[in-house]
Amino acid sequence: MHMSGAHDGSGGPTSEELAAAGLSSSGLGLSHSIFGGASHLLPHLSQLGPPGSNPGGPAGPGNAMALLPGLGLGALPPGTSPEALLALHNAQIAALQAHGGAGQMGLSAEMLAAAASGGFAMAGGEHGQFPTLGPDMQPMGLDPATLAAVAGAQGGQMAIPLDFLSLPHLSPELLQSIQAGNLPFNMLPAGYGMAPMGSPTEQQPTADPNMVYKNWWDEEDEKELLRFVGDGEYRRLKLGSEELDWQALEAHFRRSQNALRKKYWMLSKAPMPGTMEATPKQRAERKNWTEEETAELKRLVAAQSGADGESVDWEKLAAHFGTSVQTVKRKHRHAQEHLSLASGTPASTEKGKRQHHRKNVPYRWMIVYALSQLPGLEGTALQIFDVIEGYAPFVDQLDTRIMPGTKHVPRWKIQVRKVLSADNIFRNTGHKQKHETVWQLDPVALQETNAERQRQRAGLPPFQFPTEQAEGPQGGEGAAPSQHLGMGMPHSLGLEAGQGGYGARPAHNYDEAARGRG
DNA sequence: AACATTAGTTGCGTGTTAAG
DNA sequence: CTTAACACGCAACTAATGTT
Repeated sequence: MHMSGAHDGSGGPTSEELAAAGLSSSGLGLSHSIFGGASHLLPHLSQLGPPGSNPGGPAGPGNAMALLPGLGLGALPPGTSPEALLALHNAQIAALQAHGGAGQMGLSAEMLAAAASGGFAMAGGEHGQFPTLGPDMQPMGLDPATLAAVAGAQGGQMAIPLDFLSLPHLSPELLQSIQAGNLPFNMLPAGYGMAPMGSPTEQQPTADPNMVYKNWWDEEDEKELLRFVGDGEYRRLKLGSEELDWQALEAHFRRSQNALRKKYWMLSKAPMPGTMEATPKQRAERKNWTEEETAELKRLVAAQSGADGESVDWEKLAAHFGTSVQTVKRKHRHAQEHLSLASGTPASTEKGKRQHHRKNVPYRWMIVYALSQLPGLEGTALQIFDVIEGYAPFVDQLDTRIMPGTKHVPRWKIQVRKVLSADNIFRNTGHKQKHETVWQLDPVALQETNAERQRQRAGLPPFQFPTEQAEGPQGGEGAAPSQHLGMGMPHSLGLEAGQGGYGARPAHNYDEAARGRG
């Protein structure tokens, strides 16, 4: 695992390999480091390699080697270094991008390839047998296109045509949009990218859309509802009668009368339906409940409800505490729940100190893994949950306690959502799948963040991405310190949580080497 | 070594939106 | 009306890192 010598050995890429890659070795280092970082977090993952994998390199050369046949770049001698493998992977990327004319477009080629693959997660086998994107294997950090190509060539069924970008179903507009970095997810042809493994709808991607949106109103639905209620002529046209028949509407909208009436009521009281977004309510100042306030709240509620049954004057309480009625009610409920919880586990509540349930594997990493398993590096929170839950090494890392205020939502799911929105390596695509935001892993941001962090730690100047001039086979090799940082470093991603948790942080040889600290 | 600062992670509070 | 859940922002906490 130690990486004090990124070049320890086994010889870096040959001149030919680097030339083929068209990249400097510093560039290699970056790619290489994307996922190399957390290998120490998941030591068990190294066991997931194929039966014949080379156990020699903790950073995963064995697994990478297993992928080599798919590269189509010729057999490499055993013991080929990860750097050399990286060069080959990047050669593949370069080939893809050059072919697709998409050199500057960031994710798109990879996404398309991934989408075309219908899932590049697994190469050559069953789930659990050989995850090509395992956190302990560099290939996981490589471009999905490469992985997909590798997987396809190896397993047969997932080959990514290098000329995918010229496939007829991709319109010029679509390509242009993609190249601009805006992957129009909902424009992808049916069957591409949106039916990840475990998705309940995967077998019927073109199922009745009404079923999909049964509980979620879209603009069309809302407009139509308003029209039904307000326009007798329209009702006669559609339903055969001018009568406002909610039951008929019930069938039409596939929603209960109650829901329809309520929806209409809400729509009708909205300021300017259809023309302008309702101005969002200003968020109230966040209130931090002190213990005293919480105790007082409980006391007041107990006093009121004790005095005359159930008539708690919540409005009065809300005014008293300067919150909304809803908030004061919820706070009271939480306080009660906390009380009953605490009584069950007396040792768990110490001086009101917040308890931390730090995990060995940060949620960020789990999400990265999950998204890397989903077609196009994108998915909804629900899909991410599925992948995480389906991945055994993560399961016992999850904080499964139920989130207060919910009945059965575990905390880890809440945290995952928060990380998704807070971390800029996860991009909100702005699209929704059902009612869920579609999130996308941004490998570029990930890469930049990661590389920059490493450089900062090493006190090095900002990294310059290699340009076309960076083809000198030995140019960066041995000269640029960046490659020393980038290659095979187990400290990428900012996933520094120690293997044994924060209390048992393992020695970080890389850090020490990079900082020159002893 | 002690203290201060910074960065990353997790907990909490709350607005919003949906259905029951 | 209540309940449940999503989504997000901020606070709190911890460890790493920098400074004295």
